[in-house]
Amino acid sequence: MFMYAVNFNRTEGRLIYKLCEARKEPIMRQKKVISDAVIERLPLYYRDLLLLQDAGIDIISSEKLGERLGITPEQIRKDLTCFGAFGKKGVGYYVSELGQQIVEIIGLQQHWKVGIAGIGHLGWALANYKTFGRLGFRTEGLFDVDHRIIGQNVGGIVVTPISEMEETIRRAGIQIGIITTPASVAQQVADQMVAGGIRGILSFAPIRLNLPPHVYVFREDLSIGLSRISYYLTNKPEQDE
Amino acid sequence: MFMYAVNFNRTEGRLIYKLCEARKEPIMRQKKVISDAVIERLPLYYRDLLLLQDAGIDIISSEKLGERLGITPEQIRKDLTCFGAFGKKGVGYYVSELGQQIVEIIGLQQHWKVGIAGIGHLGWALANYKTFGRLGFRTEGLFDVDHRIIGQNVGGIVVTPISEMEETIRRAGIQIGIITTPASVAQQVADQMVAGGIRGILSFAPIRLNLPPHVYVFREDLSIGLSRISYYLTNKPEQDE
DNA sequence: TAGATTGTTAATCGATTAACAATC
DNA sequence: TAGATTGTTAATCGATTAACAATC
Repeated sequence: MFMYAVNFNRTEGRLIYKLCEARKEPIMRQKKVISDAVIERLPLYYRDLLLLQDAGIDIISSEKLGERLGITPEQIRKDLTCFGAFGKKGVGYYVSELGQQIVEIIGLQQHWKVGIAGIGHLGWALANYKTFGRLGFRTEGLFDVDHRIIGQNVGGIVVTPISEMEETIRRAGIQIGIITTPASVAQQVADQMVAGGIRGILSFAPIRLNLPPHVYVFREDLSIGLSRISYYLTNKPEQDE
Repeated sequence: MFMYAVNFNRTEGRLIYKLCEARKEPIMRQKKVISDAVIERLPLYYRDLLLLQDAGIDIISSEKLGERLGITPEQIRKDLTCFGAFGKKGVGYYVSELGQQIVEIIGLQQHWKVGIAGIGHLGWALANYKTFGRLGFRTEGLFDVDHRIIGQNVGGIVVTPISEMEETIRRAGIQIGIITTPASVAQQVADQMVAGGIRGILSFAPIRLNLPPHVYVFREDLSIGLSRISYYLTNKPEQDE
């Protein structure tokens, strides 16, 4: 029987990973926390598997996959075994099978309905972002306060007044919210999203959102990347390195 | 005398941090690697310090700053001591002084010149992104292949044909490149940027760029955030938690 | 069978947390 | 001085790397 330590993920909350042993015991729900580092690598694996599939490649080893992605093969194998044993010893991983497994781990087999609040250029860009669609995210609501934007058709969706957002989210069953509004209104917008029933939010506003614990918030901070580059260029290694 | 272990940062390369002791020894260049985790938190501290400054607050403790940011005070103090001792025991940190210190650590006292390749909505959004300007990043070049976009004025900059990018980068002394092109041309665009003299690239293309080791590349992957949310919503904790 | 590659356990490395002496 | 808060060292925790037995 497997046993996993009960851990707590400080930053992002707790998860439950269900482990049902093959032998016929009553189904056990064992708590197992997968680290964020692992979760963030899964989409990378998945995207590359899609590319491999397009290229007609059926089998890939952790060695080769790691080479393509700049990740060590050990890391890949370790990550995957958090969720099961998907490979074949001496052979490698079946590309389409592994892809399907990752889809189910991440939960992409369902098509998530996404609403975007704040249809400036960033919101506009995200509404048309191809990779989202490829991963199964469907934009089903666009919201803004600006009457010059309201009513416009963006990628097949008409922009709705943000005053109607809560109602629209509820009616359309939108599950994930993206916030691309100014920071000053982000909290208010997030509150309305939650009121409409949303439980997962991706926010581009550079501000900490205060939301009930059952809502999962992930902040995407575009200025960190540039700051990092500034740091590395400023503190670059010496020539003789 | 301080001594630091010589470490190597696997993922991002090595850095040199200069430690010059107060006592009059020949200036030592001691290798010290600051982890990415620390570097990513610095801009958060800095941005909040700016807000505090705007609010007329002169002094802040690690305790209070941590509360505002959702980071433990110990973490903040530890991060800062990677670079020096900026606080006053029994008092806290002087907001503007600490801000200035962080500016110098990140290297934001200079105004970095930024060029953006691929002026779709994302590139457009970034070209007008206020936070970049506030941190001292100046957009000085916009490049695209589409003749419907070339010649347009975006936030005061005229979009230039990408065929002229290398020359423009060199002439204008652009130091940082942002890539918001389709993945299929990202490598080519990156190569041209490097040929023009750029040594730091922020790429939004979901592809691994192959560049000489002296170029620092940071990939911003917008679809990871949504995938994480999908994972957490799929594997959410049970009700009774 | 021999070679290849996984899955898993153990070792290492690094980052965060805790504790507390120093000192404003 | 007493209270507060930093800077630093030690303890803990967690993630990555290494090694290798299992097995295709």
